[in-house]
This record gives sequence, C-alpha cells and structure tokens, in this order.
Amino acid sequence: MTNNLDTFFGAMSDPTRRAVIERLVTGPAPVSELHAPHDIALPTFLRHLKVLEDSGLVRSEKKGRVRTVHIEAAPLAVAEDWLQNQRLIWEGRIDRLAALAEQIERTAP
Amino acid sequence: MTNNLDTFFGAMSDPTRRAVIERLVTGPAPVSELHAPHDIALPTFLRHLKVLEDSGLVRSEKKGRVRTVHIEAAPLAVAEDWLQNQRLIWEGRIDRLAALAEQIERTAP
DNA sequence: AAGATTGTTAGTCATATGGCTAAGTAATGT
DNA sequence: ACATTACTTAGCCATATGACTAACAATCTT
Repeated sequence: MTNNLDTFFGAMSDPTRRAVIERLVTGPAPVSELHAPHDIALPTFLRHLKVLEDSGLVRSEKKGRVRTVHIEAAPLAVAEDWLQNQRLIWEGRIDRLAALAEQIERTAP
Repeated sequence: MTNNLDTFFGAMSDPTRRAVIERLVTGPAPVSELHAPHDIALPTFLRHLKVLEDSGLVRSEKKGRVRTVHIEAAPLAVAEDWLQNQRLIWEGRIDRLAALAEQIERTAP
C-alpha cells in the first residue's frame, strides 16, 4: 500500500479542497452548496471532490438528483497523530539537548 | 498571501520528503546522509530538499563541501493546529448532535 | 598535484494536476 | 410535456512535478 498520508497530504495541499473540508466539518452538504463559494467551473470542482473522496477524506451519496457529501474524520486524526508524533520526537530531542546542557553545567560549572 | 498550508501540505505529500522530515526530527544531517537510504539520483533528491526548504520546513548551511540540513519545527505545529481545529469543530458538531438527541429523548420519551 | 568526495547546474522526458468548454443524463417543478 | 436543476462525462490545454543523465565546481585526502 502506498502510504495513506500521501493521498491525504496531497488532498490537503489545495486551498479549494481545504476550504471544502473546513465547510464539511460543520456538517454534510450537497455538491451545489459546496461549489457555490468557489469561482471555478463545476466540472473542475467535481474533480476536487473526487480527489477528496479518493483520499478517503470524504464520502457521498446520491438521492434523487442531489449528491450529499460528508466528511470522514478518521484521516484527519491519522495525520494529526503523525504530526504530533514528529513534534514529540523533535521536542524530545530538545529535551535531551537541555538535559545534556544541564549535565555539562553540573560537570563544569 | 497564498496560504502557508499549501506549500506545507504539498511538501508533505511525498513519501521521500516525509522520510526526510522523519529523519530530521531526530537531529540535523548532511545531504549525503539524508540521501543514502533513498534509491533515487542525487539531483532528484536535491530537488526534494529544495521543496522542503522552499516550504520553510527545513533550512541548511554549507560548510566546506558539506551542506547540513535541519528542521524548522514551527510549520509542523501550524499544520497540527489546523488539523486539531478542524477535528474540534467536527467533534463539537458531534457533541451538538448528541445533545440534540438527548433533548429529543427527554421531550418524547 | 592528483584523486576522491560532496554537492550543483543544466537539460530532457513522461505523467499528473488544475483549469476550461461542450454536450449529455436523470430528477423535479410547472 | 417541457423546462429547469443538479450533476456527469468527455476532451482539450498549460503548467507543475518527479525522475533521469551528463557535465561542472569546490573541497578535502593522500
């Protein structure tokens, strides 16, 4: 499997798509409503939605002629965890450096 | 300003670049060491580094013939915050739904 | 000084990405 | 039935992205 994070970060690297996510965390919406604030052609917008759906960030169901889109929050959490992890490792390193500095302080005051 | 998150997420959407970040959170390293584990040509790898540097995730200094690269953790934190924010909004919505359900329960038991 | 290391620059190539228009389909409103 | 709404599909275009080789430059090492 080509890492999940690939498609996630790829999906989030576009402002239109991030805006859609920002909208969807407040609740599901039909395609037309999601499209409205964006000044791009509908087909172009639909392909952004497809990217989001392919990345697993979003799902949709069609009822009648309306397709309703909703967010799938899990991938957000996965990415958040990854970032947090990196930060913790990095901070741990800082802590280690601080500890080392302190140790040097004690050894050679 | 074209959102900071654009270049950040774009930078993180590539596995090679994420691997570099994962390595760099444990401490700075010269280009050659960063390149070693990756089975791609050096020039190709250098362009990945440039993407990371352009996105502000990484900086580097050259001393003699060795260029040492180190991470800039702030962008990681910014992205983590953004994701956390989205999650909180989403969870807030869940809470509101739960509250609504509870309210309905009480109204019509 | 000669050779090995460690990048760097330049140029090519294939594919992916983000945008468009035009035309089509399936529901729904009148 | 007909028009309108709400997507869908198909196809085109320009630019960006990720990979390569070849050749160059600047340090060490010996």
